[in-house]
Amino acid sequence: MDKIRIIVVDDHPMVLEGMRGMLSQIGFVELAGLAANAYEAMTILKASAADIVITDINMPEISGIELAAKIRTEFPKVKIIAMSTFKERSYISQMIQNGASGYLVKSASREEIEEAILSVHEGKLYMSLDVSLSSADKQEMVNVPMLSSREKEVLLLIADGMTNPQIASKLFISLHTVDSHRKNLLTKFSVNNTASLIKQAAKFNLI
Amino acid sequence: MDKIRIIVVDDHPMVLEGMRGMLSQIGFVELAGLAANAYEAMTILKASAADIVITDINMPEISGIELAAKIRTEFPKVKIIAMSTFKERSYISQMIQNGASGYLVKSASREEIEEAILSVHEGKLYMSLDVSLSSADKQEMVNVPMLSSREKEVLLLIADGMTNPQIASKLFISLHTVDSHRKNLLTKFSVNNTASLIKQAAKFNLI
DNA sequence: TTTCCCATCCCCTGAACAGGGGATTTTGTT
DNA sequence: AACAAAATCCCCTGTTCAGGGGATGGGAAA
Repeated sequence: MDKIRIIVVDDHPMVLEGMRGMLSQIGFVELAGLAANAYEAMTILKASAADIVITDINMPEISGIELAAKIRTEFPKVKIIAMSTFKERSYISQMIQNGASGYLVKSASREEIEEAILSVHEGKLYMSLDVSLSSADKQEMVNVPMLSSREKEVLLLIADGMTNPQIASKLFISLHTVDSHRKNLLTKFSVNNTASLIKQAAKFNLI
Repeated sequence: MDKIRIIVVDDHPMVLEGMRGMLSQIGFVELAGLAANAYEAMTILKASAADIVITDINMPEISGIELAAKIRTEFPKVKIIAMSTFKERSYISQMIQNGASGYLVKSASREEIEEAILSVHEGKLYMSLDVSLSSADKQEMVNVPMLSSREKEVLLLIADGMTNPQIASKLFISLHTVDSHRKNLLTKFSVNNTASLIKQAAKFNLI
């Protein structure tokens, strides 16, 4: 079997160095290049073939989301694995919409990175199942309320500073309806006012 | 000159591997050990001498803050460098209170890590000056309003869901005074209501 | 068909908030 | 002493919010 050629993109030297070290321990992987930003990544891709690009989601100037879109356009055969911290996982759906085939949290072990690479190389979708979550992070996952799509929509608009009448006007619904959603949000988050609601929503990375 | 013996503590394998790679490139550094948590770190410290411990601030079970306090108590000669992401920098003052002599952001280059190690080893305080901030992070630093201590206090209480009368009662001041602080907060954050205020405060990691 | 969830809509009420106006006192610095 | 910032306090007003109560209709799943 040919080795899987991989490019890693991250603006943190420490992460690049760590990935270099980890990938060097995987026998079926050949490191095609390390890139500190999207420009370098595209340059490496043009100069030498790669099978998989592992890229951070949040980067200065051109984000991982934009990079994924570019790669999908110019190198449709190249597979993409997105990487982020647990706190930043809410962007993963955008990465997938822009062509990513896998997702890894930065706390992933070498074994999980291996598994992700193999799965994605075989054409499967790989989603990180991180077992090293801190108890605080675990608690967060348990406590995040399930919101309907309308509730999410109203939550975002409240967080943007819009009043009930403004939201009603924007969504072409009654003021009473907005108020109902707002009350449901307060109940679901178990809070008594908007301040607490927004604080919790921010804590859960919903806004 | 003797080599500086260093232990690195972080629950992310990728970061540990990255630090191993970077430290191996620094001639005056000897890696005394890698630890995935505070327990391992203390075990390594007891088994072999180290000059500096570089530890992540946020870790499961026993945080970097607690670890720093333990190290200061049991190994007062060992210097501590705290590490965090840019978003988590608000905890650095606690690390320093618990004995840390230096602070590095995780986006630091190998050169800056070198400099931090040398400074701290010479007994100086080292604070990371990260030049690779994303433009979004830079904008955040520029836009964070200067709050008085009372304003900060009131902000936290508002974010906790307390009403003006409740805050007034808690702080032994007039309802009008609380309202004044609240209005000043709205002005300083350039927002029109509490929802926006809390969202911004969360964005700036003030709550 | 029944049940459940979601979206929509309404009522009443008092508390809370935000926009505007103003003031005095205290504290810290030069 | 002079000055500026912070803390404290007050007024008026209308809007908004939150707590409580209720309803109907549509769509999906069992």
